[in-house]
Amino acid sequence: MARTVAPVYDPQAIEPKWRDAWKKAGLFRVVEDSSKPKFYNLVMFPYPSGPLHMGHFRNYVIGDAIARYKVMRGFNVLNPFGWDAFGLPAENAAIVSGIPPRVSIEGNIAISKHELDIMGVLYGWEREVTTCNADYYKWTQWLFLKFLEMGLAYKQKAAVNWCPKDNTVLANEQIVNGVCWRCGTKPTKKELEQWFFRITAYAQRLLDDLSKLDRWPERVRVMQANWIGRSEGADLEFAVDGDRSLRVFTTRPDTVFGATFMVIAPEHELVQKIPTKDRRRDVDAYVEQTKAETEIERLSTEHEKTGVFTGAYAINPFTNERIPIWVADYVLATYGTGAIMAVPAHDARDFEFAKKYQLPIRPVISPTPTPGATPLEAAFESYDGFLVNSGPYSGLNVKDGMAKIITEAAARGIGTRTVIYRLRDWLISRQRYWGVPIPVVYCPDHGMVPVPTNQLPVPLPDHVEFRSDGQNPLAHTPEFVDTTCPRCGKPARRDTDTMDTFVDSSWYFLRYADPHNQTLPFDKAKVDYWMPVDQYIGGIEHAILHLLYSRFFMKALYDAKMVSVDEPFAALFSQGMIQRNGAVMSKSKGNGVTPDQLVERYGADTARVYELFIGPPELDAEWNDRGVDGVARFLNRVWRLVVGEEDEAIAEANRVSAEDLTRKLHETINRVTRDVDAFRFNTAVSALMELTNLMQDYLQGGGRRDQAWEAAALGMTRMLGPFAPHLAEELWRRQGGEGLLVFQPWPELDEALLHRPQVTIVIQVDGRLRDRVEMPAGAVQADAQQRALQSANVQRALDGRRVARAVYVPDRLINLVTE
RNA sequence: GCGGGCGUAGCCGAAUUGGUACAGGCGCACGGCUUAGGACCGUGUGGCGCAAGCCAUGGGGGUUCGAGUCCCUUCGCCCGCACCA
Repeated sequence: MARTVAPVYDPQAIEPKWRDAWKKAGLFRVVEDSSKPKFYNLVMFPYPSGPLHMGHFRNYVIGDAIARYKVMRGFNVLNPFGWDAFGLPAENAAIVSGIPPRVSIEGNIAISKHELDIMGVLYGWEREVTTCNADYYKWTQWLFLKFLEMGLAYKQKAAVNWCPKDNTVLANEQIVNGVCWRCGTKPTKKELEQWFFRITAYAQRLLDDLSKLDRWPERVRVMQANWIGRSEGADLEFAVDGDRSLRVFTTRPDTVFGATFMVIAPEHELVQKIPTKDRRRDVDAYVEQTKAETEIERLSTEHEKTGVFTGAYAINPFTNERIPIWVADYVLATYGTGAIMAVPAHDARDFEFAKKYQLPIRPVISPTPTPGATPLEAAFESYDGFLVNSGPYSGLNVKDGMAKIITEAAARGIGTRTVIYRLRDWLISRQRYWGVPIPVVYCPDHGMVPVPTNQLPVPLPDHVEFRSDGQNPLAHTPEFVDTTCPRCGKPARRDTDTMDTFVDSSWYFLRYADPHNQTLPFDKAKVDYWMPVDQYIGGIEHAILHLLYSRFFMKALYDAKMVSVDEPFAALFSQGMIQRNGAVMSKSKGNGVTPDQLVERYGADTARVYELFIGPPELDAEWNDRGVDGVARFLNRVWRLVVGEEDEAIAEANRVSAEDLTRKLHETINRVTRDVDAFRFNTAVSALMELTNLMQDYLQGGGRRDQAWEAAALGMTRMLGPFAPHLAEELWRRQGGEGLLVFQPWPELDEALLHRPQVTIVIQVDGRLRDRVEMPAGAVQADAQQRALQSANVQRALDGRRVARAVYVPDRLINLVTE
């Protein structure tokens, strides 16, 4: 074997010095430079929760590898980092411990920074952004005022989701599976005056522009499209007893002749107005009963539909029939108009309800132009059919029927074509302390008055008294609340709500482009140079929330002419989670592996390479302690090969020619380059392992440390740069390299060297592998066929049969097909 | 229920996109080195078979000279969304 007298690979001895060298050299300290292509590399900034484990590190290692790779490829790389530092955990901890959030956050940031540092994960720290610092949230407030000015921020009383545990309201997006996304508590409904951002004004653009995001994961785009939830249909107006009317939204106006009853939500305004005397008591009781149901209970498909008749009737404007109006919990007040025309024959929910309460079911769509004779056993919901029992429209197909019915409704002034969205406006106010104060004041004379931008920031007091009753401490801090009206100077009160932390994270990537700007959130020219983010990396848990909000911000700022692109993230990568002992790594489960443990035992490079090698980066992976050993062996082997001096050829070893070694080097360059560009780090590492194995065979087979060997060693060193940067720097220096490897160019592929003079041709008979022969590359079919026929194996397989034809794939295989 | 994805050695996983199935790692076996080692180094390693060969990418069927890859069908698993009219 290759035995060496060189020093052993000792990561602890080499890693710190290279980290210092990178910092001294200003790696990732960048300015706008039009002479180089830019690359904006970004990992989602974290909430600083203290110690990090290797589950957290997967995206940081990937991000660092990409950033270093792009530097070697000659890009001007912006690679910043920061902290999403506002939010509930620090505040909740403060209530228990008494430690002010700012203090605990700063401590946590220091701890996290240390872990990033010892892993060799480096950023352009001079652009660090911390959302809870006044020099950042001043501009969050500024942008709020901008939105207010643009009509994109408004205050409204609404029935909102209230989390009783967190004592605050939640946005619709923050109700996950019917419970609070943060603490899992069932939210209740509250009528409150709240601030909203008008994200619905951008619903169509947010939907349309998903098609531009061709470098986003398909599933994220699908999730966003579902969330926006566009539905096309029509609004139709039904006359109701007593001079009233009831507006409904339907996606199936073509089925209006089959509308045999109406349903309104328990919260619908008509519920108070239309019930007949004899029904009033039942209706009131029913409404009370539905109030007691939680949102999840009511929204569950398992939930059996209930409802009561109001005693009132509507007129179907197409059939002129009087149809009963019911109140039922399966109709939601918050979608469409809060009322529906029920067409039980063609809607499964209406069908179920009609069956239960014995309401008429009238088929008006049929798979054939003539009505079916037998009663329906289930709703026929297909669009593939013809109108029947539909007066003048009978016989038309669904598409034509729909168009004509809408036209008639419009002509009669009782309906219009409509598009609605499931997306709601973004509720941004939170009744909590640790967030950005909403910069408005309330004056007895002038009402709500925005704080002038030259008076920003509205500072968040560092010291407040936390209350055991869960009320917002800001509301009980007179120094904060009591102020003067910016317009008249008389005493006024500040708004004591703070902003959802997703507001902070909706624009931090813009601040990185110009982090120290004292006069604006950012300079347009600088943002125009860097944006969009070329590669965004982060967890799938933000598929809707953060990514949708940021897209909305970008479009709003585009409309405000503050930026020149309207999509923030050109490419998105969502890494899988790391599990250990069958569960996602987490502090609470106690199954985490920390950087400190790994760095101490193996060094940062082994930890980094293992994280990349563990599996396809987009999939969840199981942490295997023995797998780490395997990577450590690999890096040790590289070290011995490159740094070692004496080698013993092994008598029985396979000989590897210099040409083979050189070809393998270039094959590896080809593969690793392709793999890194495609985020296939696991196979990139495999390719480097293969090259290492062949380099070892070369020496063991009697090869010298000649030119071919040195080229392979240097190529290996450069390619290790993004993955095992400390080791790579050390090897680079020990091979006589000048300067820092991190600034060296990525190795260049020489396509000509990929060419093999000899190739193995696979010989098949009737598609079955029978033999293989070595031939010169580029052989013509006749030669290959002749060689194939000379094979004894082939003759045995043919067994006297005649070859009818042959399929030849040059340099790969020949398939002899018998009759 | 709807939408998206996945199923390959004992385990994690490769496969140039229709052309040698299983690269690389783990594990395992044997050997070397060692006072010793669960350290380190090397060799081997899909199953059956003495061999020729046969079988093998969840199951079944199809297209093709040729299928892990394409089509149909079926089973299982994961992830979204879920009474959105």
